Amino acid sequence: MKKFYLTTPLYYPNARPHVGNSYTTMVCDAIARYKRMCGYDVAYLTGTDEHGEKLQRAAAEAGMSPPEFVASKRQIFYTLWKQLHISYSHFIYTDRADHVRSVQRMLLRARANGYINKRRYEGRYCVSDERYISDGTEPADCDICGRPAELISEENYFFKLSAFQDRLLEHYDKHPEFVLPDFRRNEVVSFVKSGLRDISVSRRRIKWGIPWPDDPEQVFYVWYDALTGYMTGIGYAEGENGSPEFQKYWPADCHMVGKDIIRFHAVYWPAFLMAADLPLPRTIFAHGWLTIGADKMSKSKGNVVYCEPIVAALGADPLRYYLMRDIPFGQDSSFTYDGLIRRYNSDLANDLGNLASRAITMVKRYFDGRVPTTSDPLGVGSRFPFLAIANGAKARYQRHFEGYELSKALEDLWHLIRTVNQYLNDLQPWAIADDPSKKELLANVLCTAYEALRFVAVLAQPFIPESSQKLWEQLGQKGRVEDFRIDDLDWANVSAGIPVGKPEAIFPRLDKEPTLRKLAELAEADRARAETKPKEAKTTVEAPAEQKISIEDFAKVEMRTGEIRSAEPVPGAQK
RNA sequence: CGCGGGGUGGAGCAGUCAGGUAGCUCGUUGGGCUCAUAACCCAAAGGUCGCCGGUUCAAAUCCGGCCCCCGCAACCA
Repeated sequence: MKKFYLTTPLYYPNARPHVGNSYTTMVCDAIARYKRMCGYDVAYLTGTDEHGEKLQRAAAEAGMSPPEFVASKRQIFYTLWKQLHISYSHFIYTDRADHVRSVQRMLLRARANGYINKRRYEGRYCVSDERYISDGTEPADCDICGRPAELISEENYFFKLSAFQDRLLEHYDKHPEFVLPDFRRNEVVSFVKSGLRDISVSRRRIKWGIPWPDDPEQVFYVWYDALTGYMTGIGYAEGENGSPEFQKYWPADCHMVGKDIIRFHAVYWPAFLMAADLPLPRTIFAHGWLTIGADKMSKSKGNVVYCEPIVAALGADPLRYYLMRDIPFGQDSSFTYDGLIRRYNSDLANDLGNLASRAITMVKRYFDGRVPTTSDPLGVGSRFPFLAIANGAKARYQRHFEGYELSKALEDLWHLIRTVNQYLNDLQPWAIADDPSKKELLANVLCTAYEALRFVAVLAQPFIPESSQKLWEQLGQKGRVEDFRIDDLDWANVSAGIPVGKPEAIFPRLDKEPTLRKLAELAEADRARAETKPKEAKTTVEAPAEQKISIEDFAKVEMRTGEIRSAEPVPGAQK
């Protein structure tokens, strides 16, 4: 069986995951579900990156040991992924004994190959912002707080990244799919062409990390540690060369990442792997950011959007659908509650939900609730040749999915849905039903609509798994739609005689204003809950300007919901 | 001249590689239908395709120049 190994980044659990992080995970989930539907043996890994100074400090402030602290933070991810119906198969957290073996093994191989050496590192470091400012000894000011950076001088282990420049360029050239989208590959190539410097892969001043094999004074640089998690998670630490599972799944077919961490994945990671004589992943896909208006979502701007309130108000599927349909995959795109509701109503409620409702209702009414037998299973005999229409939609959907063009795959699917709505309006089965002599035509029309919905339920499953299952059941189909293979999806009257379920609204239409208000209230409650927890003491001097901005932006986000307070009717409809 | 992406009806996008009626979704207006979640279907209005110039019978699409926005430029989701 063909395998497919897909990963999300390992998230840093210091901050709570927001829609941006979750977006990556949801996208991967759709891909993983799609690949399973195509018959692949899929490993889907996500996890948390639990080392580093920030976590060490946060743990101290919380009065916990680092392991206790990260374990508690980890729970938030388990809970959220469950809420979002994320079907990951593996979860790696880097504070795990086998991960230590894994990282050390990787390093020892690179060292045996001569790519690791020890030397003195000197550079400027800003203690309050915890960042390296420059690699030289020349005095430099921190570009964030503006204060002079301290001179740091310590012995570190360095990785000879410079030795891989040519091999990397050759790899990008030979494997154009290694970095996607293509414009990201250009960025990566030009970066590598500009020259690579060796990088320090150990830290002496940090304690919370993976110990260097034979130097207890040092811990691993967090990225070396975190990236290796992609292998630990499937068993690299076991045996001589990893577990049988590792043998099966490695190398990864796709590392899905945000555009900000592309360099670590497309430059450092392949170099680390080459140094250890390990095969390289097939594709690094860097998607864009979810923005709030034109702004980047960030804690300091106070415009961070979390998933939980949205899931509480609408369910996970509408959020999944909105993000994957509205964002041209790969690019930055603005997140708005307005857009979420618009997509929900027009695509999910009106197009899909209503179609299911009208079609199933007619089967119930005109054929005693059982899918009729048809004399025209291929849908010919009208200006709607459905055999071709449905297979065409399926083919385009697959082509787009394979190219990671998720929004386009959904467009293909919705094109099919709209065509069925047109078809029903055109053939008017409710009118045909009045003429007993046209029973056969009526059966043909409703079978066609039914069959199209069966296609839709299967093809929509990777995106909206919970709702697809509901539709599947309303259609009277047995089992779990996610177990249905796309290769078995052939246009035919295979459902004749089966009883359909009760046509209940899968996506009840939303009233915009009350829904916005409800989302705002839930978000507010969510924030309040988060803020009652002990706040992290900031060591930096809070720039007053930054404070102002954050308040204004808060207002911007909340404003739209504030001015609707006058609306009275509350939609009983909330799923 | 550091590298790269982009400027298309009210909004968000496709079309540019292989020039030839400017397409899609939402929104707006009018009509149809009544099976359906005040949903569905049809039609219309609305664009100097950033600006200037060139090539061509013909340019959003090719060439040159200019303006504006954005990403990357070594450790930041």
